[in-house]
Amino acid sequence: MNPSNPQTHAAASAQAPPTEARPSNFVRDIILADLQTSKYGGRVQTRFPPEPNGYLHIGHAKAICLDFGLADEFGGHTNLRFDDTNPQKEETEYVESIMQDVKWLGFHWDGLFYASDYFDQLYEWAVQLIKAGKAYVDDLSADQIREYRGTLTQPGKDSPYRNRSIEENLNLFERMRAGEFPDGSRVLRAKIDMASPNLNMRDPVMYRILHAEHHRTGNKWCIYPMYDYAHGQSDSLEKVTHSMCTLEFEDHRPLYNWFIQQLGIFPSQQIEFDRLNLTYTLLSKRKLLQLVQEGHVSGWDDPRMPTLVGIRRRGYTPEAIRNFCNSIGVSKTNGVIELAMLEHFVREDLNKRAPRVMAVLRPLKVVIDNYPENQVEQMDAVNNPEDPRAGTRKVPFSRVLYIEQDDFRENPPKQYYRLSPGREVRLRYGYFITCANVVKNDKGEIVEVHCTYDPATRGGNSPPDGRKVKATIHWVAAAHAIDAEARLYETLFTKEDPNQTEAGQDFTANLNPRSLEVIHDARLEPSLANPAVGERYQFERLGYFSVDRDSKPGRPVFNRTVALKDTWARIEKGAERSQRGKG
RNA sequence: UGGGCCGUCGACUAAUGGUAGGUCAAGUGCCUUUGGAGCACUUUGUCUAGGUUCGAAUCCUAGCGGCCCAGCCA
Repeated sequence: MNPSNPQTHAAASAQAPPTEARPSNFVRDIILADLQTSKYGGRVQTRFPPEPNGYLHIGHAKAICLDFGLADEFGGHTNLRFDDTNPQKEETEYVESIMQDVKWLGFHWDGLFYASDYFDQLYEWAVQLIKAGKAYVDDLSADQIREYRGTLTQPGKDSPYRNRSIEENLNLFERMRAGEFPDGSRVLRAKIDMASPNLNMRDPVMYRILHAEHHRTGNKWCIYPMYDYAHGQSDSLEKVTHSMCTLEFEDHRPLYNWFIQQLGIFPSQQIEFDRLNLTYTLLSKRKLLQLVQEGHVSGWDDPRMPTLVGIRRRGYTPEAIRNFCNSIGVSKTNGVIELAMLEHFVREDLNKRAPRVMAVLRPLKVVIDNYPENQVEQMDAVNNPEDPRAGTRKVPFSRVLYIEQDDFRENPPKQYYRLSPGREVRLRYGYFITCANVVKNDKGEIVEVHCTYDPATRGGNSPPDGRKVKATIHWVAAAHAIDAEARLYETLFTKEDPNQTEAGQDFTANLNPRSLEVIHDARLEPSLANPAVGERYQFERLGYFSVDRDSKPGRPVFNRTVALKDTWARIEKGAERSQRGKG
């Protein structure tokens, strides 16, 4: 693609496969306009700037798709830049995981940078601002600075140190850097306007003293730049043309521009868009950290977590996440996306690629009385009806089988057309069977269902007499079954908005006690004896499952990524509702 | 009650003064060896009130509602 030709976007859009749709949005419109006016010489340069203080989550995925997607669409470039200006919170471990997550999502950065790469340059520029009378060293304490800042409705007042001489400021700032002063004793501030209605412009702090070891610069520095002083200048140094960030930074844009103007450096432009919000989901690093630290989840990669490592372990694909991000749009509205939207995109992707297998989560023993005692037949099963190239496999059939407990009802309700006494159903790829009677234990629970089969329906085909059956159910041959563990998930929180709590409670009050259900005695068809970790399957009629790293040889562990859409469940729920309505 | 931003179907998002469209959700039907998938159809929307205009979701004015900002966090 020719980056100087704004026309190329049309061709790029046309060539993009439908699954990677690139819808229009206001950021894209700004870029389009800038290309038209050649504001940056037809260049598009973006950056994804995470702070390495935690794991990336689905909200970051939206930003990543925007930053990388837009640059890519216009033949531009995207840097990965770690915003590592606070050594007290940042660690190399997070740097590693962030790089892995970005790669896993399918993106490739052009430059790999760190804000800490620019510490020398930032320091020189600070000196330049001091010399221009635009910055000063303040001896006020943090508390005093807060007092002097004023309030939302009242202007602040000048610090008594605001009008120090340039020489004194230069001397003090140099000594701050040299380590002569303790943490918190002084800061460097921009000299702007203590009466500004925008609090960010009331002489913001540029540097603070922090005698802390930095994950990259070690002990070279004991003063560190603040976000506002570092971010725009980093963008400028990288010649970033379009610097996208979330809405809460709108108030910072005047400051972003102020530093760039005072310094007379490359004019990057900041564009703010809406942060992703998802129902039943928390997307705040601080709160996710709390969930991990208080043990509400097993770790950052617990499959219930919205972190990229979590949803990856859950079985989500990068394609599904990208399609989701590209479909939800980008705007400045504060909205909440329904979780169902995300789930739709995993189903859509997995439906096309996941091989189908048969697995029984809650086994109920079925004996086919008229089937030969020791006979085993190898039945042909289609691996993926959506993809003929996936071929077929053999599944053993015999006299004793397991079916799903849900697929049998002694007293079937209306509209239930699975197995029940006297009723005939199809065993998928097996035979038609008819329920003859049930065996109960002392407690009256059904422990065994006895059936007869029709040999004329081998493979599950309709018999010559044209008899039809209303239900097809899945099964596993008892003698050949693989024992497995299955982990089923519900939302981590019971409320659409987990932050909506009674007074005195925090979001943990909304934790869903049923968010994890472990099934210890699932039975799988024999092809699933030793599946590869991370492999994804559709358990027919149940959902998409992926192989967890906790799997042991001969005993796989599966995470349910998402259930299949379940029409019967909806009917049953509706029936319950109308029942309650009557009562 | 200072400043900034935002209000379009239940949710998200298009329409850039000229037919309010798409996706998800919900519902109906068809089809089906997954009550899956697919296909077809349907319901519901421009925050309010004025104004400008041949014509307003779009422009203007005034209300109303929501979000963000008083870290030496990012």
